[in-house]
Amino acid sequence: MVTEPKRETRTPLSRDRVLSAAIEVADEGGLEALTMRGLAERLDVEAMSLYYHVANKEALLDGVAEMIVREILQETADIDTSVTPETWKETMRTMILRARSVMLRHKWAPWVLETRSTMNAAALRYFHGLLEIFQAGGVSWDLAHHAMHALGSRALGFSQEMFNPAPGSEDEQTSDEVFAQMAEELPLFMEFMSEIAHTDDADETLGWCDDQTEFEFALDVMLDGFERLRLDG
Amino acid sequence: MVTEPKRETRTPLSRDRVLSAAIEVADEGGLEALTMRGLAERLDVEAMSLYYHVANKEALLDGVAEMIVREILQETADIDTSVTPETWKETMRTMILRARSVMLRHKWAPWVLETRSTMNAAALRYFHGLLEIFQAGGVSWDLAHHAMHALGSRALGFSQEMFNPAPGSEDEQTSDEVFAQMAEELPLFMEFMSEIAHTDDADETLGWCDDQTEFEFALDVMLDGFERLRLDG
DNA sequence: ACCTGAACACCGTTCAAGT
DNA sequence: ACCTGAACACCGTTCAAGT
Repeated sequence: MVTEPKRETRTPLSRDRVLSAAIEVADEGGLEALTMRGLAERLDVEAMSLYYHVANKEALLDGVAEMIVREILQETADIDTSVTPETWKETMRTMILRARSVMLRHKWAPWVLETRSTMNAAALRYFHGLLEIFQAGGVSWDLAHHAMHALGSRALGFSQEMFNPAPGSEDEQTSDEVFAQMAEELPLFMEFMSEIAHTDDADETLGWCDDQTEFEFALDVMLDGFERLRLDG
Repeated sequence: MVTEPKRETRTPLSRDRVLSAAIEVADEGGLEALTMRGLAERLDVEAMSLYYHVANKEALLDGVAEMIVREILQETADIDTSVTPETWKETMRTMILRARSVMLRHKWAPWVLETRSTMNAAALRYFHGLLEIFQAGGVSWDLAHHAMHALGSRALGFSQEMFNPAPGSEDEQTSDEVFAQMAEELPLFMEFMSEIAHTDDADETLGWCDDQTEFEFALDVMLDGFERLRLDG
């Protein structure tokens, strides 16, 4: 009866348990909640124990990034990448929109992926899937190469827009003072604003506010552009 | 002869001096060098003095962001925004590439701009300039609206690409272990890599590695796409 | 009005030590 | 092999106090 009651709850740590817990912490509290100390507490362990399974925080984030891309791989596993020149565009479209659905579950993930400096195995496999689509679709290597660059983070299902209110905050994208000056000095914005005033405040936005419609618009402009270049080349 | 020798060097602090110094610090040492304490030291002042001119670090970054956009405004001031449907595309292209030249001078700036949650007055003026071009070019408000979203950060001269080696680091975009596994499992990458192996290691890359050619490619795909939609609509 | 000193709460991390 | 305690260096920031 010495250490009985303590031992029961402690499943031993492992790299995977650490990474999964990290994702949970970020999902619940955002990225700023993901600290070594906080993560340790959630795992009911001292902060220093984490360093046995993960070299440091950067390595932790590398692992988390890879886990997220693995989730994308699962989400897109059923997509048939053996396409034709007639169907490649549509297939790539659904591929990327599936990736996006994962990002919508982890709104902090774009930032983590963006700050990784080295490509992980999962990402490599995902991009390989995109390459298969390009190739079977009759897109030249050269064009596929430029296209990959052009898509950038959009290939993984997210994109950056400027000046997005922090998630949860009530801030508008433009502060009120700035807005006041605008009316007098910048007339075009008044017209633009009545247009831009989507009535879609309630729709789901990803990390840095790109809603589904705008994401698809941009994606389609790119894919259509690539298709035209394919036909021209 | 009491405090004579000390006083001479101390120009009094001001919000502008703080912001300018912050930009210098970031230019020289990168964003992680920009700490309140470090910034204070550069200004030959105690860290707490900064708080008199700037509410907190977030406000400091807000100010820095606005200064950067002001630099873009200067850089693009001479561009005539009264265009025609025939010339709007080319004018917007040079506008955005000018903005990019500012980003190339401040490689940390994309991150700062991206993390701002509220639009500042300078950015508003810059976007107003873009709107003028759209309007004079015969682009509908609706299309201009979508286009602005689609351009996203690209409108300000930068874009995100995935997995870029940290500036200064010798890292490849793919780690060696990952690379090894690749050859066997992911054959398409071998072909792709011989294509992707630009011989342009020496060219200038922005923040998260988008070199000039790729940036222009993506920009042109978008602008061409907008122009087509303008003609169709 | 402008700047400072001391202190606080919070990071990531090292290192020697426990089991 | 796995976890911990104490300590270090470094953040941003508050608050009362100096000139």
